[in-house]
Amino acid sequence: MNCQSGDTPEYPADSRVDMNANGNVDTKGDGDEESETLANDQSRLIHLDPIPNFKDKSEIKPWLQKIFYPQGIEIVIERSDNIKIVFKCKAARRGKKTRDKGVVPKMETEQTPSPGPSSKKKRSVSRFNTCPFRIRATFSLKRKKWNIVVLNNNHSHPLKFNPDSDEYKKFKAKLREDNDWEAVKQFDELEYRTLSNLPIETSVITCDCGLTNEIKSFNIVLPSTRPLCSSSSKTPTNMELCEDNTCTGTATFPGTSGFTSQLVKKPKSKKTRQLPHKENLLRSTTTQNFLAAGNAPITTNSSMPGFLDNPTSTNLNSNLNQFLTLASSQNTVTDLNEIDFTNIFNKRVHNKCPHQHNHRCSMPSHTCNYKNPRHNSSYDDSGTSVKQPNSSSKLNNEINIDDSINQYGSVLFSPMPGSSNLYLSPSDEVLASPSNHRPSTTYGNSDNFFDFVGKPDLYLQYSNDQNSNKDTDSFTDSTALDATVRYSDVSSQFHGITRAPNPEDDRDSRFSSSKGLNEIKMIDEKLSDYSRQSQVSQPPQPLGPSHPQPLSQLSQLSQLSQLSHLSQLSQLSQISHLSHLPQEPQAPQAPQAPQAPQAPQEPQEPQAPQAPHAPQAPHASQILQQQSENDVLPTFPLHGNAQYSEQHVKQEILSHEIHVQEHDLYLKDFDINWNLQNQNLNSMSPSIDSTTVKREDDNTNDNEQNFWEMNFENS
Amino acid sequence: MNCQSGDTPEYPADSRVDMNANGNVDTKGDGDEESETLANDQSRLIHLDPIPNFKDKSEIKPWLQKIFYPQGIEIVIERSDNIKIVFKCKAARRGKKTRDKGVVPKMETEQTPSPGPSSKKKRSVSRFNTCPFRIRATFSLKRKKWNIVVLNNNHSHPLKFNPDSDEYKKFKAKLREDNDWEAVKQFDELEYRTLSNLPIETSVITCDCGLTNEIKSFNIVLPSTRPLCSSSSKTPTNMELCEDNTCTGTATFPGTSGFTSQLVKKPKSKKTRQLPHKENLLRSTTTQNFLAAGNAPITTNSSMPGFLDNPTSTNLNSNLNQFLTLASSQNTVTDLNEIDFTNIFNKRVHNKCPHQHNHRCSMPSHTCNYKNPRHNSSYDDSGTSVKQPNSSSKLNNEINIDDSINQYGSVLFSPMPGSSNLYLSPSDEVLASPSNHRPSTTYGNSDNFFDFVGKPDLYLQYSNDQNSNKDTDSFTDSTALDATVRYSDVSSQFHGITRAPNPEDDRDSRFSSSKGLNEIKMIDEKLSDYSRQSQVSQPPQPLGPSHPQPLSQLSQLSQLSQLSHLSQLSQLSQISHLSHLPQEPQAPQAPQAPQAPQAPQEPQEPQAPQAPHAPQAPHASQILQQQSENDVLPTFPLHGNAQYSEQHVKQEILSHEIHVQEHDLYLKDFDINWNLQNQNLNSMSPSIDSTTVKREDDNTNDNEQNFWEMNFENS
DNA sequence: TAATGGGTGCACT
DNA sequence: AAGTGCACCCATT
Ligand SMILES: [Zn+2]
Ligand SMILES: [Zn+2]
Repeated sequence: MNCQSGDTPEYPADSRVDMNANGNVDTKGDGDEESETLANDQSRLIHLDPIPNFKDKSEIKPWLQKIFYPQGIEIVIERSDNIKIVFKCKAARRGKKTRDKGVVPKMETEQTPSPGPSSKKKRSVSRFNTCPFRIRATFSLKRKKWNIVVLNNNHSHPLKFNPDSDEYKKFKAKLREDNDWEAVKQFDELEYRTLSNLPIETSVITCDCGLTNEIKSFNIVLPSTRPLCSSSSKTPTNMELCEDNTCTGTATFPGTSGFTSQLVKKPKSKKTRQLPHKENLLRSTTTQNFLAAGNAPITTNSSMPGFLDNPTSTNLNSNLNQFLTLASSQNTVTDLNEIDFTNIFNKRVHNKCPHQHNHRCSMPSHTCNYKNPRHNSSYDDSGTSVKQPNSSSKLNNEINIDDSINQYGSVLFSPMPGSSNLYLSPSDEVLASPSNHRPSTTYGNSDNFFDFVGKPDLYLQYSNDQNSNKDTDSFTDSTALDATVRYSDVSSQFHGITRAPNPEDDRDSRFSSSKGLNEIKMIDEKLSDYSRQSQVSQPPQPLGPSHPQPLSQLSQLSQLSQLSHLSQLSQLSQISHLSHLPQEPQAPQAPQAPQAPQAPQEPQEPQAPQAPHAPQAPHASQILQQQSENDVLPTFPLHGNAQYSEQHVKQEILSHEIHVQEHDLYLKDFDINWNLQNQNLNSMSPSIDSTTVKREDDNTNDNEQNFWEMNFENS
Repeated sequence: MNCQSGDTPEYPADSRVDMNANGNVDTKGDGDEESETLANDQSRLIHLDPIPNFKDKSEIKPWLQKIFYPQGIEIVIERSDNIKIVFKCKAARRGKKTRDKGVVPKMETEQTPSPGPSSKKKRSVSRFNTCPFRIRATFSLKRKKWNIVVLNNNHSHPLKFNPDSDEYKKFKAKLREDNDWEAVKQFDELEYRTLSNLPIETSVITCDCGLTNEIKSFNIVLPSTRPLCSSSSKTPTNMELCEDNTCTGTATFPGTSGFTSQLVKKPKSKKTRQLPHKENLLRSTTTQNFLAAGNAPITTNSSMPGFLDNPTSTNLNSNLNQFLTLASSQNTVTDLNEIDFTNIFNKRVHNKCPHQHNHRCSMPSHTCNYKNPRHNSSYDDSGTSVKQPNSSSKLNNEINIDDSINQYGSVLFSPMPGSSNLYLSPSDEVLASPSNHRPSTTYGNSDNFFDFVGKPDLYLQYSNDQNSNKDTDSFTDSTALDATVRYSDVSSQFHGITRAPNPEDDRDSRFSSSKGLNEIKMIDEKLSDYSRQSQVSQPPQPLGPSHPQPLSQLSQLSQLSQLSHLSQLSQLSQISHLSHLPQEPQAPQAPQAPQAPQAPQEPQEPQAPQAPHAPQAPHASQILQQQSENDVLPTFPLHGNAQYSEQHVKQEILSHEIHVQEHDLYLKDFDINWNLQNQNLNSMSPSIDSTTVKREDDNTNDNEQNFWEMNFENS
């Protein structure tokens, strides 16, 4: 049963139901319960399969974190016992915006539609965390196996990947403890891309090997065109089979950066960007949200069954970027129902799928990275295809925003194959999902966006850079890889930052890349498809409340450098040397992990990071060409032990804009650096603190240095 | 500052405020802030002092449990860290009545009076546990001492002492581990009295030694008559002083049994009781609540400042009954603001109070039972008397009942000295307290009452008794010591009871008491005051929805015995041999604690337990005379490992009434048995499983036997 | 800072 | 299945 729905249809005849009714239902396989599936998208149960044989209950959460962290979902345990674990989204930090009187933390008034017994009991105890998303892991005593089901694939909040969270650090540390270096590397790159505002694609993998039997409620609407998987009817009864049937799909991570390429502001002309006056910036951007910024978060909305199947089957043998490429090929789909996690952590990514099914798998990997990946799935997926009703794209423009009840506009995508990702700002409207507890997953102009979007480290790094005025407009066509980071209200004062400035610590502009194209061919090849898709299928611009006017690199950086020397902003330069904004004054002196100073692999020229460029999507090779010619690399903020409060920094640095040019060379440098850092990590010894490569020509900036320090000092 | 109120007055000019205004405010001492105190009973802060120097955070909860368990309050930790613990009432078991559709668990609709910022943030996260009662223990870094403050001395639920709760068992076990045998003995007697439906008085101790300095908000309304404490101005700066200044007061425990004597149904004539027909019983009692039953719980309502000071200062040197006597002398007050816990666990109870203050202390004991009772209180209580405003009694009849929002009628008492306790059924109305979160503490016809009131073991024990038809009406005048236990809806089927009947297990009627008056003089003396108060100040009858017609012992027991032999009620006889009604079929076979068969100290004649008598308050000596003449003791239910569901039993055994005659001989037997059981316990060895006294003439019933087994097998 | 107040992860029940 | 006990944490003043 791939696409059965557990509940009776409860929808009124809204457009979504109509869309389902009009959807092209794929009834191949056992498509015998499609009516229920289409009519009801509530209480959808997405069974994940294959599930590794967890030896301990504690193994489940890290396994799920591997899957959902790249999706921008930070899971926590809601409830657990020996035979069951229920996960949910981690609650947003409450103290910061609770202060705002306008942000009433969603009183339960809307949760009491009818006090009668028919009203479904609300789930969330907290009145702040109302996300209905749940993952339930239950241990089957019969099969002696854990089953994992996504209960409600909706979110009431934007999704964002926050590498600064403590939970993620613990997760990362556990990966190192478990010597799961593949995952560590992948997440390192994810962090790298995230902090560098590089695009992070959502993982949409087209293989559904071994999972179809487990799908109980799977109302994913898939067009019946272009089956994603080749027919190799392997039964996923063992791990070897599962590891072999690694079908290639676009690993599209719907993390925050996942929408960067679509959310970046794209001026029509590369020269139209102007440097606004400082006061203009302050005025124009103070009240803006960060939807249009580089790392705008993405939310999933599984109540909208319209999505695209991924027609691209690029085989990515690179473990480094295996889940980061081919992002927006035809669909930067963020609905988890569409996302197949199967091969995220597979070392080998093949382009073959053992199934005939014409759907997109939503199943996570069967722990190919796990040390004991025994697959005991006794199900046979023959004749169990996921129902794939097509959905009309007319609903994609409908986003329902209700901030009073903490609702966000839905991000919807065109379900048509070949169509580009349709991004809609939260100002648009969509029908609210009549799902169990919440309307459809949406996103909006939440301040939580700043947690990822307006990473202040980047700004601060720039602000202290004196050599940033070169090759300013050379990347004006790299829109798809651009990330616009805007700041506003820089006049706000820093408070709580007590570290004294360190003038001798002058490792500021150190970005350069002496590598040529001969070393970045692989990355170019991987990114070419992404860039091509960005060009072919132009994602619409976000319709957010405001679009930042990106600063030209020269004027912006001059302004920033000017600011960095202002006495009133002396704290900024202080912070720029620390690569962190400590939330607590004593935090920087006592980081959680001791930082062994290590040099990154690639020497960087002491230049300023790249200023914003014209945010238009160029071809990847073009970008690479430009990058290699310019040898200018943007900095990336430190993420390892950042203790600062993004909320603080947001208030401080608002009204400034930094248009960060993404650079493909990052990926190569990252890869080389990572491999060098981990050249003796693939041995099972997780402790290489004193054996990492220390380069003599270390002139990278603090952020990058700290990146490597933070990531490899403990591994 | 004894009686200062922290917040500004927020009351509208309701009757309660009027009552405060009309109250006879005791301004002796430092009565300088009485206006605020009277006008505002919200956010009252009752500082407990002296507080022992807890060596560990874990010592605080047991210390508070010692205080609040006898009050019928089971505290749990709501939140804690290294420097703070917040306690609250344990949530009521939700699974049993949550099923009932009518019992909507109090939607938050009434908690959102105004979404504006002025509305106080509601406290309880759970929608089931809405009791505003809080105790906050904070560690003062300055003073290096823990402070304990009662934040909101209101309860949204009835108070009941439940010796069957697991938490209490753990608490009891910890007392044994700590060799706190004084407390163990006291709680043993508390359990004994509770399970025997003996009156359990609330602990109203008249000493306020050392606590007045800590009282921040103390709007206790006390009449200025009869100061409870003699003037011995000891400063509680050390433990020895605190142990010495043990003032005697009436330890009036507002536990469930504490109100038994007031809540018992009292027919005007001892012969007017009739045995209703079975069908009549079914019809008449099905919809009745158990307010009129023996162990009707009591709730506190500190929003109603009217209460009485305790004029009796009987010195009770008996450690056994030191907190169980002199209960309803003039006030069976359940407001915790009136209760002085100082001497509850003091080994020596004196009748002297070191203070001149004309108030009732609300302070708990300074851990005189603790092993490290170092008292570092640096406060001097001179000139810091608790404000004692008098309140008029006109509001005592006002009980607000709103079952739709889980509100209970308030139990109010006459604040006038010499007046008896005024009990009002929940059908009456009282003004809802405009306190912070909840209306005033009330109680009502909650099914939780059955947890203590209608202990089914008693019924079942009786039902299997064949010799119960003797001395039926001999105790008709012992109303004050009677406890009426009613059951209804006996036609409901048992389900889940799978234990087979055991005809050989015929230890049924074994109640007798061969002790004469010569051995019960002390108990008689102790109880005489209680009975006298019951006679002098006749508590009004409960005005509940219905009053059970108590069955005569003969007819009732005959009916019960008849029922026990009915084939359709064969399960009853089965259960009657088990002394428990297992909620789960497998529960009886695996009790939590193994029961070593031990004989109680006092041999009991194999007679039926006492049937209901005329529930009129006799003098204690009269009752004792009758009891000694009849040598009939009522059974008491097993409490140790009762695994049955009271809700089930309630549904099963409803429409029957058992009027349980309290017997003072219990206390003596308890004492003797306890001393025998603990004769080698006072040594520091807490494990005497194989050394307890086993009597040859063991013919006690299962309940009593289990009582001793349960209490001493593990100690 | 110390004190206070509260959200929430998560396992126990 | 879910309420909740409890601690870890953060926030404000
Ligand atoms: Zn979520
Ligand atoms: Zn309470």
